[in-house]
Amino acid sequence: MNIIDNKPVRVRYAPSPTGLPHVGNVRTALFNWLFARRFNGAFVVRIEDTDQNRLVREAVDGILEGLRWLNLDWDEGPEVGGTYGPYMQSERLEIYHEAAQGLIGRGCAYYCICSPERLKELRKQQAKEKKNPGYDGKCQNLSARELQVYRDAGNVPVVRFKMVRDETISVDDIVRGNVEWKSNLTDDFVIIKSDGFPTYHLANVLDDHLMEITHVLRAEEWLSSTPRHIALYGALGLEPPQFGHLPMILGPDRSKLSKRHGSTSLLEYRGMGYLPESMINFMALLGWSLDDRTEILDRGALVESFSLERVVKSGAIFNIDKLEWMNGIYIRSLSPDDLAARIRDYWQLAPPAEIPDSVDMEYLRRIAPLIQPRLKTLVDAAERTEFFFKVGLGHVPKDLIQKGMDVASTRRALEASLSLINEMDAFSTDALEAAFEELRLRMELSRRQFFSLLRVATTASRVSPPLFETMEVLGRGRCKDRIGGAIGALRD
RNA sequence: GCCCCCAUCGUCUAGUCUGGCCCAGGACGCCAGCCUUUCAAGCUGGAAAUCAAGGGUUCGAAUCCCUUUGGGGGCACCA
Repeated sequence: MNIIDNKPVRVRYAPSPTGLPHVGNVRTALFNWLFARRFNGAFVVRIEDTDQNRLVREAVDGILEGLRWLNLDWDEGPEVGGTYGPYMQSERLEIYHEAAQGLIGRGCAYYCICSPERLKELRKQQAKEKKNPGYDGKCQNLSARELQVYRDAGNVPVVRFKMVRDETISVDDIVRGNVEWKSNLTDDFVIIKSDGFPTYHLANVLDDHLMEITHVLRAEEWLSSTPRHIALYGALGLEPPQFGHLPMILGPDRSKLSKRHGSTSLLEYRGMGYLPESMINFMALLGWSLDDRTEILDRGALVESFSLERVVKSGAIFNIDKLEWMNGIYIRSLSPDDLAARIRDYWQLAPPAEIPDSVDMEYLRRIAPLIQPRLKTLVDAAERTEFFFKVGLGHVPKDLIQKGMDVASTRRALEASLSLINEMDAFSTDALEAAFEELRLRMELSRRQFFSLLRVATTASRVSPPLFETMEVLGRGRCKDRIGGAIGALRD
């Protein structure tokens, strides 16, 4: 095991199961994973399901599905277990309660019976007086009797952490350097809610310690709650982990990436035909770079070269154009067989209307190299290959007849092509090219005229992969049928 | 309002710690050309940043210091 600061690296991805995994969260997961793999550490997944109101049942499945899709394997967490479990915070309630009791016992926390109404009123008042919003500490002096009355009425008090006073709290952030806060600016925050669940602050701090997390790498939005966490570690008598606050991913308007900016869920990108390889590479470059020129880094290269020192401080706009370009690069780097498999899997996930339900894999494998340089996403595969699978092409005479040609000359060319195909020996790209070039010369047609005609006749489209390669893959039978069909279309 | 963070081409970034090799490099996108039977891909070239602004320090500053401005994040019994 690689050792940093004499401790084996342990990092965690701690999502809250409130919906589909968001690309911002996933980028955080990626950096944690990269850091763990780079230093032979452990990557832990912990589900922070402490908010019963926002909890979405299927969310955990989506989160894990996203990680699996990207092939970000976790060493401990849901499904795989581990020695620091359970990894669902809802199953760790006693731990939080015990810690809260300890804090209360030592005078570092107290019960609070203030109603939501009073809290709301308090904030309103503070806003009016232009004072900092925050709890005023009223229940610090709550008597045992008052508490008992409150409880006897069937209420459950919350527990608040008694924030330290008159101190400067500082953190030496791995990416931001030294950051300081005056402790008095932070109020006495809730650590146990009235439903018995802990708030993020308590659960997160406790679990990071209990799970021996060495580096907390999270988004910058958490920076301002860090003094609370440091104070909690202090009151609990625990050594805080190292913090690294990662730059955020922004929408085009530079605000936090959110739904109104378009697709924000990782799985949506799978649906849009992006490869996991491109997502990883692209997300890694959102806030991190290797040097002044390297753009394409596969997971192996990333693991080898990732470092927190090279994480930038400023937020990054999610630039889908670059992702699309990169996806094209990765698509082209696939072996034809692999590409065919990806396309098939994608079609299974999102069946396109224009493609038959089951396609012959052998055929698709031969088609794959023809469309490979033409794909930006897997979505494009359907329209690019549609004509390979169609049975009746439905030729449009107007598309068949090329500039400078008429119905008669077009028919002559097609009929000559048909007999040529019948007579040919090998039906290969080279043979086709040689034979058709010879025929073209004999018929005194330009390349553009003759080959465009043939293209439309065999594919029913003005746009296709290279003609003779396409014809070879289509095969003699299909080519004959289609040219025959084109001749028929001219008759009507 | 208060606290904190950030600031290099439209975007992602290199360079900032350890001033000079930077009148700022790469990539995406954009434009043009080449290749070409179509569309792509590929190749070549181009436009694009007074290094947020102002003031210092210095022989010399994107890089060090100060001020200002702009942007973002946070201020819940949400995470």
